Amino acid sequence: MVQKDFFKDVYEVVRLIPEGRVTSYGAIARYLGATSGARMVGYAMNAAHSQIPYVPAHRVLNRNGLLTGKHHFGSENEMQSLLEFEGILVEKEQVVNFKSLFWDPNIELAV
DNA sequence: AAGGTGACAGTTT
DNA sequence: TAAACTGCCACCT
Repeated sequence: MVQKDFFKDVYEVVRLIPEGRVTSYGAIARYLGATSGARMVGYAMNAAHSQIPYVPAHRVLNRNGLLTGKHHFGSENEMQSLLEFEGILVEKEQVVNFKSLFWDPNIELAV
């Protein structure tokens, strides 16, 4: 399945996210060439929990910096706790200073 | 087999 | 400026 490679690549990129940094689904999708596949990235995250290598899905947020996927974690607080543990402040389901913490694979991993 | 859903994003009103 | 609509593509019922 080709999609699986896509999923695997998504996980790989997510694991490359440094601690204390966050990124968006769209950024990953674009990095993989699936500009319009942001939703696919989110869907891929759905299976992230089944991945053997830990996938810091909590570092992946939407374009607005909102913890949209918190509900998919064990507990809604879990995602926020993980982020705060890494030094990322979360307020009202949104990452504080998201713009500065934003980690764009297209830039960081580019060339 | 067909229709609906969704861890998003960009554009338009 | 904020809210709403549409586009996208894979998965589920």
